[in-house]
Amino acid sequence: MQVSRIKAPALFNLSHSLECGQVFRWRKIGEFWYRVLGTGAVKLRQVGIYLEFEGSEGIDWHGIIGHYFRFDDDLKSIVRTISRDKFVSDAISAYRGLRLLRQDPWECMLSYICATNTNIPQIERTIDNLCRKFGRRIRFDGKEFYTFPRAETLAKASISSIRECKAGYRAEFIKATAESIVEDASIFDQIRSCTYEEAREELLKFQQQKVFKGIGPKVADCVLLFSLDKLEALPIDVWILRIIVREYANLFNKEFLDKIKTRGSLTFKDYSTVSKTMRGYFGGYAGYAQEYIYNYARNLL
DNA sequence: ACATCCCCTTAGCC
DNA sequence: AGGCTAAGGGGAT
Repeated sequence: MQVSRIKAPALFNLSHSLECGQVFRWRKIGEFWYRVLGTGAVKLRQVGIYLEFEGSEGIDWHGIIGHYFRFDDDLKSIVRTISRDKFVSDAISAYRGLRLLRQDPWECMLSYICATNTNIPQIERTIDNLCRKFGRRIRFDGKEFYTFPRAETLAKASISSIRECKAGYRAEFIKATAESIVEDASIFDQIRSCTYEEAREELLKFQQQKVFKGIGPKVADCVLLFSLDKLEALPIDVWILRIIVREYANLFNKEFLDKIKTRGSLTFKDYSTVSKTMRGYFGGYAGYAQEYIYNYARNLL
């Protein structure tokens, strides 16, 4: 094992990218960030314009890291197109260099199924329990890590054993989703090649057929944005909704605004309306705008 | 102590 | 068809 380094693009901030709530399971130990990526573990830190890293043997970390951190995104140009007002511009300045990640779709999907109707510490605990119980242990840099469980493993697991990971009623959604993925592992490649609208339909169509249980509009948007290259996807959770109502009220008519304000959450149809409006406003990189705003709002408001 | 509310939503019922 | 409500668990109040 030896230290390598990769030149990061001009606009890149490792901590902002890992701490913005889009991904789970990164561990900061000392100056380094650690995580299992695929079948191996890696540690990295940012030093000036370089990203220093060491990883498990026999893996092309150079390629994986550039791909994972979306170094192929022209962030400078993206930021320019989404800077539509002072609020988002301030958010972008506050989190300069925040990049979306290109996560593994299976892990991303399962993680966000675990993330419904709960809080972040709880989500992390459940995912960690699943990995410890159903993943493979890896030793790296004198520390223990676990791989994310394979779909085959969770498809075979009993609902009660998944429930023991503190997954609650989500246990049956996890098993059902795992079974669907085992049945058709090419589904993610198919979805990736679709347009955003087609891809979203595809994920939610499965929902109607009771295949991908636990995936509604919000989780679908998370999976599309964080793992399937649909950068116009704009996941709307309670926080984003609060910010939209507060900072972007002028984009909606009064009756609609009053309706969603009093309810505090969105119906399926209202979600689509808000989502479409915000996508129209921010454009094809609306997902990047969402991530900056989300972070800004959670930490500063 | 103890109850109650809150939390990065969705499925299922009516 | 669209709106309401329950769902698990832990921490804060």
